[in-house]
Amino acid sequence: METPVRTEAPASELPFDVFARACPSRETLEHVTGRWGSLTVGALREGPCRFNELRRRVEGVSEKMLSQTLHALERDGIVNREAQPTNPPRVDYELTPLGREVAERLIGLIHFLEGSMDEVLTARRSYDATRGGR
Amino acid sequence: METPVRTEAPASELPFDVFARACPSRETLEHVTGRWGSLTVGALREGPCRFNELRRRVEGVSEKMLSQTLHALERDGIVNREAQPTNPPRVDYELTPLGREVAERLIGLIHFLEGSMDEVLTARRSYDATRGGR
DNA sequence: CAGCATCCAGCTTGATACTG
DNA sequence: CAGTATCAAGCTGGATGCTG
Repeated sequence: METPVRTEAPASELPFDVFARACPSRETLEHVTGRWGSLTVGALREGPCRFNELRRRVEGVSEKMLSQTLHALERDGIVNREAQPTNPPRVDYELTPLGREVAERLIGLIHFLEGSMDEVLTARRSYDATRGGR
Repeated sequence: METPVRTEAPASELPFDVFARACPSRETLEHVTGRWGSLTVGALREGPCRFNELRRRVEGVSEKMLSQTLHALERDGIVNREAQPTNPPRVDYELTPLGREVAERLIGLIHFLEGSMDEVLTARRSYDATRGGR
């Protein structure tokens, strides 16, 4: 059998391949890029942040979703949770070194998209015009 | 001029801010980073691809979801669809120049995560041990 | 403040069947 | 091959109420 295309290995020789169904890296990618994951990581990139301030930074996120998102990110070692036993309680979330690297890459994508929105919006209009609003 | 915190603007002076609830850039970010969006863009980075081959590259995606994902990406100007009126029909999908830039940033994140999975898995074990499997 | 538990509407997703 | 249409099921996520 011949393999016509793709001479070079796609994901190098790493044991983890996000394109494979059962690879755990896919879960982590989803945590990081998920609806609230990417925004949470992006928001934390600006510095440590308390729970409710984080909620304000990420507009539209509910308590439940933020909590869930933070747990997943903490479990994956992207975010560090630091609780102080004061009263009222104060909990700070911050990126781990790993998280910071993820955040840099993510924010690069985010800023690129923000800067490309004119192009995107133009493409949308064009698409919608062709398809007649379908 | 001295600003105590956050001297540099977070998202510069662009009119689009993904952290804002109603910003269209958030939609595009979701299309690109969504469950199937990121994998589809990542798969197309390897070159133009037909529908069913794409399905094979992105393990686990259903016909419907791939179709839906491709439509959203096409509408946003990330993916280009090229249909040939042959029989049987042949349709090739490829990244637009915009899509290629997105793909580069996305693949950077993906490869970084794939290469960090040992660290992630270790963090998970540690987290689960602390929380007693909760 | 910083969350967790519960309820439930509705959107997302996957199977299945069908079309050009 | 390259999809679209339809339907059931399940997960997502918001609202609410409660705890420490």
